[in-house]
Amino acid sequence: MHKEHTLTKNQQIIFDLIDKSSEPLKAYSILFNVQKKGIKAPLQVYRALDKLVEIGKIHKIESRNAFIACHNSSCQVAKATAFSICEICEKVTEISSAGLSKYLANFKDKDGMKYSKYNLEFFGLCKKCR
Amino acid sequence: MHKEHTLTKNQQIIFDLIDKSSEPLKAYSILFNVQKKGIKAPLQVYRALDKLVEIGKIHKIESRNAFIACHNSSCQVAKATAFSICEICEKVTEISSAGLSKYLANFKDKDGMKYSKYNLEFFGLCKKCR
DNA sequence: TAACACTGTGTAATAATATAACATTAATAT
DNA sequence: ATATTAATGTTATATTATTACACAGTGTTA
Repeated sequence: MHKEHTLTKNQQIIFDLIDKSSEPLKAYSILFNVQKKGIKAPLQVYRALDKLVEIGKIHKIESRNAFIACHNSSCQVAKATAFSICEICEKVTEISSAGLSKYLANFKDKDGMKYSKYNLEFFGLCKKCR
Repeated sequence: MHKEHTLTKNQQIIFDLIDKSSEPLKAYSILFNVQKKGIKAPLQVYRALDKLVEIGKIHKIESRNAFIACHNSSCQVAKATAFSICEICEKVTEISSAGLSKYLANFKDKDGMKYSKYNLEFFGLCKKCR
């Protein structure tokens, strides 16, 4: 469950845009879309994105340099994320699997190290594209 | 096991550099380092990197925009990768765990979809930095 | 051998992604 | 109220990656 954060004006504008979107949005596409609301510079966008990622409202899809709203209400740790990505239509879906997150959170490497933060991106073809 | 590929001159120069490195290398750092060998332009580097990734000789660390040689000789699928990344010293280690790769290769999402390609990046502190 | 496809190269220009530096303002805490 | 922290606005710049075009090598095949 997300801790409640009161978003600032810029954060809210940018979160709303990402949240409404059916696909991950890139920073400069966001910038273009919010210029009419007074957000003029890349840095304003990146600062809001950084904060939104930090508080777990959005996630960055690293392989795509794009941002998606978190729709995983059972997400305990904002930084333990898993996605599936369609290599044709680029549809991205956040995976919420208790089994998967449990497995990864408990995974130990050769040195016995555990990691509470991770990012997993699966690639394949979605239903429609198969 | 990697299929054998005869690397071209540029690919070999760039692979050697990455392979010798103890840390992931960024494209423009590679460019700087191979300029004395006649590779002058970013595109020459990116083309070699693309090919090396494609044939599984190197992997891209997506969260860092950096490239590391594959040291996972049991790697069946070049595109099923897992790494641990130290958030302090930025040390990156490729994880070779039969259990993990089996678990992920067999993972099914809600729609019953399986994914043979994935990229997993774990974040935490390495032994030295704890 | 010529025609073709395929892969790689070289070069210049530019696009796309992200941060540094600095001045200012708003919000929060004691 | 004032010190502190977080957010903003703005300009400039750094970093990462691709487009476009000309050409060279290799192998196939017709």
